[in-house]
Amino acid sequence: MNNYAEVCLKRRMPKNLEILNYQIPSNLKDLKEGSLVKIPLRNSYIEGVVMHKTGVKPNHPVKDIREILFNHPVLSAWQIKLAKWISLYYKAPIQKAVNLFLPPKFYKFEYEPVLTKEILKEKHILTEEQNKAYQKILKTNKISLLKGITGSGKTEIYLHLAEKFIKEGKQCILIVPEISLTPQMVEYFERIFGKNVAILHSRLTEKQKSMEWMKIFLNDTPVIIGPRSAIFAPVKNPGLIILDEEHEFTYKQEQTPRYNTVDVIKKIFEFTGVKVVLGSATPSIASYYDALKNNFELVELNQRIGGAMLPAVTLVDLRNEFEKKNYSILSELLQEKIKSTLNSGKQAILFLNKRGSASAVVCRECGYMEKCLSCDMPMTYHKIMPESGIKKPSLICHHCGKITAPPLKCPVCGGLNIKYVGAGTQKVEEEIIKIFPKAKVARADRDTMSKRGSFEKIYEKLIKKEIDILIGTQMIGKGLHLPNVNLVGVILADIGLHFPDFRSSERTFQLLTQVAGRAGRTDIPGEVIIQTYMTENIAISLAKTHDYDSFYKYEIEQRKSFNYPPISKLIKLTFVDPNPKKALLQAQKINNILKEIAPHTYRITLYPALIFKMNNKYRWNILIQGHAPEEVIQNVEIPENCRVDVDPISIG
DNA sequence: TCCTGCCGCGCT
DNA sequence: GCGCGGCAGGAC
Repeated sequence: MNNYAEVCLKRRMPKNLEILNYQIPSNLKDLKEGSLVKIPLRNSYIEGVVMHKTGVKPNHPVKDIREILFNHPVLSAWQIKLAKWISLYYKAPIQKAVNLFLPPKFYKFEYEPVLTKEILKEKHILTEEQNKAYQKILKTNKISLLKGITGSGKTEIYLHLAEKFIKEGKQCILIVPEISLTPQMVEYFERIFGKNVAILHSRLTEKQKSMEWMKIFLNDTPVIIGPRSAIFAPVKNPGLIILDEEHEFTYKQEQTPRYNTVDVIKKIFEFTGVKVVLGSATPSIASYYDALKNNFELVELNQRIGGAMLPAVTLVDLRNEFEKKNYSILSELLQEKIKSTLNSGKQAILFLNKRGSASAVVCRECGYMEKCLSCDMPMTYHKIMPESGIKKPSLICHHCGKITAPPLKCPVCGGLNIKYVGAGTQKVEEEIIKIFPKAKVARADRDTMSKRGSFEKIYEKLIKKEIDILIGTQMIGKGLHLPNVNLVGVILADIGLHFPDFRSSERTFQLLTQVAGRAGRTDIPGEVIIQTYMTENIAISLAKTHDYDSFYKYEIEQRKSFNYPPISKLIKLTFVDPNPKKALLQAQKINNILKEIAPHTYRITLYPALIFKMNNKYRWNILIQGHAPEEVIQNVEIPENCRVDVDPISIG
């Protein structure tokens, strides 16, 4: 009989001791795999999860399991499988993979169910287009990619799907990029499903997180809305998983286990056959590639609800402004439009993309940007780094590591106004206050939004018209429905493109398209002004016409010619050490080994990390690029201070 | 990773 | 004689 259990300990343990063997005493014979148990370790008792039952007696003495902590296993069979896959694929300790599914602390209490039988209240009727999409999603036995332009009513489809599965007694998980940025989504679901909705926030305290987990676990809450970690909620009977804004980069976890939510969901689909919908107005290049290869069912919504128009987008060429001797951050056109918006009692959103504060080199006269010839990446300006042999200010390619001298004049037009773009964009607020002293101005970015609920406050103020001009970073580009916003201005669309990464074009296109979608969502068509030095750039010019398909066609060709995902796969190794020479030496050693063993179809590059010095530690990257990079590193001994990132979201 | 046990030092 | 800090080694 299966008298022995492999138990994954909840407490942090060294490598190879994360899973320990215990004997199942006769009074606990009905123990199931996935159960939470109390087990002896040394001279105390700790918690663990039974990963496997076996009849094979270990060849060393084992202790008895002391107690089973809940009637029902805390991990079902597919969740155990998923934890093992995450650990293996993302090279993470099994313990950390298992802990994704567990609360910080277990509370033993009888929870009072709050489920109401009449869960369904007023609900809109689907339009013909929405209904077609809904039916298609129900019919397919593949994952659906719901590609719907901004304002086409994806949420309505989510609600109808959720209703259907709840009526069948199944549970639904809705994943959003960040709860605080999607107050309306939560509102819709709560209005319809009332107390049957559990809302998980990433900002809950440990105790709050644990209590929410316990509620879902004991109560089988039908609807769970949360950030990426909600995918690990303790659902016993999942029927539907919706990933909203599937293109968002926040769906990649940036700590071990460095999982990608989309890929985790693909695995859940494989293991359980659960209905999956990935929704976006601007799908990731990877997901659209999957859809065109027929791995996903492509479901499209091309009409805005109520026949609203997509806003007209105007590009402002900042090179002309420079010529006109307008040295302000705001172009003449944008200033004019803000003025008329304020005069008509409407609101304006000014968007500044702070990401990529790395300094790229741009000519203010002709817009030329210095790029690495072999990688097509922007060269990044660095001050002296004596620790790593860079004794003069230099341009570095953060992909292949090539170093060049910064140009004194523009190699294209000969202009002397070379600018290191990146810092100082916070000036926008000051400048706005200077030009429009009477306007009520608010700012929304990481600095002003750190407090809990601060985003909701700004949202409320906008609705109550207590704000005339909102200045913010990408966080205001998310799915807000703001009926009174008439004008959206993008201060400098290029900043994202200066970020040395193969996804910077994708990111910029998505951002601009999403932000543009904020304007004019009612009967009055809104207006969007995009300021740029690169009017001819594909990501910018195609965002102007909301032309996703053309952008995809262009971008996938780029990926093909430089062998980037989704054509290839990447693994990024980051070597971290307080001693810059040691970090580099270790990286070089592994780099040499990899170059020796990898087939010639792989590209292996060594380069300084974009943020080279962080927390007084120096960082070097190795990028392995090819068909199956995990096979290349399979038998390579990775040192302790090297972090492995499978399918990294950026290469920096 | 973290607990425990052991050793040595310093103070009483 | 004892208390504590530092360090090494093992955990089912």
